[in-house]
Amino acid sequence: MFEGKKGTMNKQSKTFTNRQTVTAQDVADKAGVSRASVSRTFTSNGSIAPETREKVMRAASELGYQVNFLAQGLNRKRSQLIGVVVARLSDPFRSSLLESLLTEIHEKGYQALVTEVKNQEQLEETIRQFTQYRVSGVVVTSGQPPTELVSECVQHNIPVVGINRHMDLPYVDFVCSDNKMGAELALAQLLQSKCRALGWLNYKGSTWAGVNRGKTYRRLVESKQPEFGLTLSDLTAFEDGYEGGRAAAHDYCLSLKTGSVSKLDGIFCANAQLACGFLDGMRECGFEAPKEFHLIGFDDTQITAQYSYRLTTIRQNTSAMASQAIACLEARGADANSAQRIEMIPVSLVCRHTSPMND
Amino acid sequence: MFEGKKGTMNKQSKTFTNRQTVTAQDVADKAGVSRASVSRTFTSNGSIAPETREKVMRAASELGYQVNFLAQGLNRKRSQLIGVVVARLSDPFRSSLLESLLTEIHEKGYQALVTEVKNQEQLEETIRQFTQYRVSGVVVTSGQPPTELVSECVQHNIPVVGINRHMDLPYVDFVCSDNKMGAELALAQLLQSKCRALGWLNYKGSTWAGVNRGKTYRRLVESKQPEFGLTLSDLTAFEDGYEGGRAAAHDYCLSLKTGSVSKLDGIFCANAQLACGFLDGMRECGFEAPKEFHLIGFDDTQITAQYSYRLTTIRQNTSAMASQAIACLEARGADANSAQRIEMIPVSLVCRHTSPMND
DNA sequence: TCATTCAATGAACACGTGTTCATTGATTTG
DNA sequence: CAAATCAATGAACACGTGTTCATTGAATGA
Repeated sequence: MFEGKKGTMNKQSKTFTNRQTVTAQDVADKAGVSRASVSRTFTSNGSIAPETREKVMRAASELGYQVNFLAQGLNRKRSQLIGVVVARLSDPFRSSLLESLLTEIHEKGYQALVTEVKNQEQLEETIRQFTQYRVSGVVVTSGQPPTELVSECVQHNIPVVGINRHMDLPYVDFVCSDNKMGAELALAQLLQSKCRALGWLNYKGSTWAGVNRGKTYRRLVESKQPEFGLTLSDLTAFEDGYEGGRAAAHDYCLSLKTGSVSKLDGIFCANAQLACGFLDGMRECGFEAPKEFHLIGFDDTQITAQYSYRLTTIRQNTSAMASQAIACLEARGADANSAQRIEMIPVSLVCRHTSPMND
Repeated sequence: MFEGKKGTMNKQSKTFTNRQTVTAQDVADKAGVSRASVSRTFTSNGSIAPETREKVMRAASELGYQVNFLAQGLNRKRSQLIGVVVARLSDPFRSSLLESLLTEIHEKGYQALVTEVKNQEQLEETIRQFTQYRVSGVVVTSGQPPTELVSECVQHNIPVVGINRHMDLPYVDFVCSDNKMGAELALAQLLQSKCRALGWLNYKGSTWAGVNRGKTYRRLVESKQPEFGLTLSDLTAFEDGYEGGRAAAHDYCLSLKTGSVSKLDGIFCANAQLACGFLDGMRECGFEAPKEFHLIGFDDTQITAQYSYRLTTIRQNTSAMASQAIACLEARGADANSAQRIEMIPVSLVCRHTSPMND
């Protein structure tokens, strides 16, 4: 009797002083079972009688019990967090990719630890902090992580996947839009529109994806050269994004006037931002697409669909990329030694005004 | 001798089997001090002799020791995580705000737990998961968290701050762009341009911020009405974002033709996406700004600066908003009972082509 | 010289969970 | 009916850290 009362007192005083933390032990007490049974109820790991589970569930919901993820992660040596490295969210494609990643991550029951990196050393610090939170995986959408750091992750048994970004390390998986397919779609469209004097526009300090797209496109054009008599000129932007594309257009028009380059009739851009800038820059110089040249961009962001641009683009399937990326992480989490996966995600051509559909 | 060898064996076998986890105890062993001293070295909490600290630091760096944040958080009952609720990152303003938040969060030594919410129940689940990770604070940039959920956070001693979003709950702080100042700047600009027939464009199911901007603007216009003889008409978009604005323009032009409305000469939009859409919609109908009407938007996103739009806008200072938001969280984390803070962040007018600067 | 103060240190506890291991009781098999 | 299997359960340990508390030794004051 006395002990019972004392217990009650303790219980009450406890619920008063730190009401914020109701632990599995409290649930166990209330349900009249052991704490282990509570744990089993929520992890569905061991075996447990249905009626016991029922009792526990009722007690838990009455007390408002929630599992402490920190304790859970500490015990399991792994949290339900996934680290995501992003950069330059001002690029609509980047934020769109992030959006797809967040959706996928939550759907699979994880939480996203998002970091924006501006330079190399930040990236190192970031990944190190990811490991300190014992993340279940790391998605790199930007930046080039140093080799030793990534292998440190591998040693810690943390899966790493790169999106549109090749890291040639064993055990590091890789999800990428099919740039070859993109090049084929773009070239087919331009050829069908009778374009022969082709141009490729990219930022000078472009990402791996941009460089790869350029290489792939050039290779393809050269293979078709004999058949169609093509030329391919490089247009270089010295700044990234919209303003870079616009300036490149100005440069190009100037060169046209001085006659140092010949006129191009089909231009392919490494990304949508560059393409929109280029389109506007050409307008400022009095050239309009598709009348005077055809223009195709990469990334199908919202802005490309807008009336003032209506850009023909190669559309990347961000949700497919996101879902493949998380699938890679889970697969490698299950078997760290599985073969390196390289997932090519199909792209599609979206025909709009700057290079319209031919009949 | 035998024991020593056995100890070494254990050590080695340990470093081999789970090399991934080097704990504070390992550092302590190597440095010849107690584990408590290692903890003190890294928390700078208790007092410790400089030479001891030095020894520990050396051992730690040689072993590559890193604090386990999960264990740390479990012990401190609080992690270094900050939960961020976002939505619709396809809106450039949202992603820009998120970017500023990420920067600020990392600068202050936290990590960001980012969740995108699509509906109300997701929001509930999300915030619940935040509490399970014992976050140091929650930033809500979207959605309207249910009252009881927020007060649950407050009970758990988790600070909550809303950005551009009022939750009239005690202990919940609030950072907001100064909509009154925005209204004043916009109206002054339009008045100076001799606009008298004013319009206000907003999405029908707008956010709190949009509604508030509308109310504030209307109040201001009404107060100036006697002096200038103003009229203010509501234009309603039935869809959000760019397409909503565009459709609203079409509707408006149609009404103009049928004569059911009179012509407006100065239009103010609740956000930049709507404004760009409206501008394009008017173009399609043959009306151009600023020749036939003046147009001002809210949010100064990258797209508004582009050549095809050059939209005059009210610029929100996202980095100031972010830094104030985190400051609120820290202040309330230190003193949970402090008075509710309401931080108004000044905005500024960016004059561009759709309502140019007057001389 | 002795009493006092104080910085520095290590042992021990707490944080809240997952999981192993032995035990128990019921059910099935021969 | 006896033996064997098996699901269900609770006690105990482990995860890696921060922090309190007592102890120690040196430095300071009278």
